[in-house]
Amino acid sequence: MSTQKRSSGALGAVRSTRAKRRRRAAGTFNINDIAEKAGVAPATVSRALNGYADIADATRERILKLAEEHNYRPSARARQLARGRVETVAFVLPATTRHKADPFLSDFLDALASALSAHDYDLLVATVADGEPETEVFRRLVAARKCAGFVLTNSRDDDPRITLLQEMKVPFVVYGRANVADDYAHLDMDNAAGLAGMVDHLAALGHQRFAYLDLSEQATFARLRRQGFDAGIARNSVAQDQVAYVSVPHTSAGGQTAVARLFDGGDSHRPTAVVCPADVVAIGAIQALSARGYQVGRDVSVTGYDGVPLGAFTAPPLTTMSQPTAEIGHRLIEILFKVMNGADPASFNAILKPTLVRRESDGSPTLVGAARSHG
Amino acid sequence: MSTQKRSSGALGAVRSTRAKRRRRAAGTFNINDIAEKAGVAPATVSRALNGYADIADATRERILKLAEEHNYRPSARARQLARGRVETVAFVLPATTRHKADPFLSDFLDALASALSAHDYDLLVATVADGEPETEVFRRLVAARKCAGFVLTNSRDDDPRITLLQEMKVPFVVYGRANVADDYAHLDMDNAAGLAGMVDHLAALGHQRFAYLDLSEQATFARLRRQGFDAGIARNSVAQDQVAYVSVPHTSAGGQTAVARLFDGGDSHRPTAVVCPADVVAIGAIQALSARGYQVGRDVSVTGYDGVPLGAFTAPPLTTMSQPTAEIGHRLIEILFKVMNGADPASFNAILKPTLVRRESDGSPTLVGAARSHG
DNA sequence: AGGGTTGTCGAAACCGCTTTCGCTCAAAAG
DNA sequence: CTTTTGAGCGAAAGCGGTTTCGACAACCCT
Repeated sequence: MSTQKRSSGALGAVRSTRAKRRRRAAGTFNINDIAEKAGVAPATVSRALNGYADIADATRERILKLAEEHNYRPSARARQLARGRVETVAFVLPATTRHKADPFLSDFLDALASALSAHDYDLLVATVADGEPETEVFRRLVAARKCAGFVLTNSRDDDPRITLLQEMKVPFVVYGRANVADDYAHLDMDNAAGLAGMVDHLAALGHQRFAYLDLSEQATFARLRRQGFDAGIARNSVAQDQVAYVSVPHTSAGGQTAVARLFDGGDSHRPTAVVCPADVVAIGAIQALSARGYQVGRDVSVTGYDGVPLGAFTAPPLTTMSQPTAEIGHRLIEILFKVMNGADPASFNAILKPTLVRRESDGSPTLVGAARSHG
Repeated sequence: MSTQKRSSGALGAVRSTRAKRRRRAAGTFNINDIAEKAGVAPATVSRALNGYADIADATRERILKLAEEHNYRPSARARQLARGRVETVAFVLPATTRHKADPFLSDFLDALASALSAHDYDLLVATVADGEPETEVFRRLVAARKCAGFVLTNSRDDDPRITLLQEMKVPFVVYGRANVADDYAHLDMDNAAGLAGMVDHLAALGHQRFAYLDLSEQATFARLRRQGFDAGIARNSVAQDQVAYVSVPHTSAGGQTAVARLFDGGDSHRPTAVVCPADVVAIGAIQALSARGYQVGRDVSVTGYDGVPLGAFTAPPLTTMSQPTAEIGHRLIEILFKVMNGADPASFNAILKPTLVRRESDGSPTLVGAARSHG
């Protein structure tokens, strides 16, 4: 790390009047080339390309045509340096969901990138290196001025990323909420309302005995979904001793083991409705119930949350709450731009309602299910 | 688009000896600030930070300490501009798989980003705007010098992206292959071997009547998987009239409709093994078969390809071929760097073997299945 | 015709960094 | 005690743009 570079240094005086040009990117044109071809100064090219008014129409056309012909565009790096701006927004893949195969990521990133490109901004995707503290990535990106703002997802309680970014005074927008003071820009789905609505739906079908597969995860949405479930239980006057809680990891395996715990014991208090705060969990639950001979949707109802694409193709297809991924991405970027332009972050706190997608994994708790558990 | 910016211009002479400094980013330090604090020239700071040898150890330490204290890092934009390099690699979300919820994307991008950051490079993610030709995105990114290279996936036959990038002489690496001349750097899974291997496996279990759900898609992998299947059929001496082909879209719905076509007709030639070239398709097939009362894995075997996480939680869990997503991402980046450093792209053409993940959706074609179709 | 506008454009400074070249001075050599 | 040497550092010229300031010519008006 110490001996390298720099040629001997002793020579040099030899060919002192050497060709002064240093490296110049080979194939590509720069603003001077275009200026020369157009017979104007570089400044004029710049103004023409940037839509300034004080350029003769003829000149502008000539320059535009030339640029078009040579497929010339100003170097983003040089331009941003000169303007003192950074037209990039970063998204750091959340460390918490690593190797978790997020099925929404592709739509989400697509939405972010396309919303950004409408503003001529770019999307930078970064990760947290193994063993590195997550906040370090943000520090690095900010210090090297690689981005002008961030989009955060998977917010958790007391999220250190939020406090760090606030402290560094870097604009950001959060998908979701954390329990820290509500003074940052965010957009969230109404997780609580979603789950409460699901309980309403099931209660309306006649369910009285519920199980809730609580996510053993620090994420804020996990807490809110649980709260929503509880609220639904309360407002539908379901007796507290008729609801069982099982804590599970955010995986299909979690759904499977929860079912084992709930259904492999005595018959007495089996739930008729298994409410899952995530589709992946619900899919595991369905699988485990089917394996035990239950007909999901008739014997037992299972509901999910998220609206993953595969939920439509489980057996039976999963009833769930879906969220408009692409729209969320677009709205996040709109908010971020307002914040980057000086708007007060605290003024952005929209909450979107998820929508119930009813498929076939739920039904009235009659027939076999009821018979079985009452008997 | 024409009247804007530029103040009147007439004034100005008024305060001609004005403060010359223009905007300077507020909170952040630049190399001059550090140089000043260290009592050296900016050039020295630069050299110290970049590990040149001709800096006194004491000086270097002092500068490094100062940089650390102020969390200073050279501006990536300025540095790259000065060096005439672009330390960014771009990944354009494939337009063909839009809104397709690619479950591998998160792992894949994570791998790309982390492999890149080991080289101090960044990952830029872009999309194709609606109605815009896909190649235009590449043109834009290259012209604005936003990246030094590309990673491509979902290659298709006669892929226009490949010819364009070759023509523009921009480094890139492809995951997959296209049928154009083999003179570009790529890495692929051995799709053909994978499917042939799957047929071997099924034949060894005793299957004699197959159905293949051929992907109605231009992607090269679709063609190769089909070829592999055919090769497997041939080398296991399965009679050609014992295999049925159904063309399906790359979705679960495709698997469902294919099953309808295969199993809702007369009993005569129902397959005992339904070979799917993609897990999502297989999941649809399993669902449709279960709905018809077949017990998948016993009455009918269904196999997938890809190794999507949810395949482990279908009922029954799906037998499939899996590919090491993260490893692929890392290797692609290593290849890309070699190409960017001048290596001959044509010399990179590794083919990785997928591995069979046997779960429970396959079995010997005995019992009910055999009875049923023979009866 | 002369003075004030306007419309166009060029010169030059600057963004924040890298790198070449050459200077300086202390240590080594003669 | 000079001369050579080389280690250490600074000045300055870029990289490829943007933007301010002002110049200049053509036009307008009185």
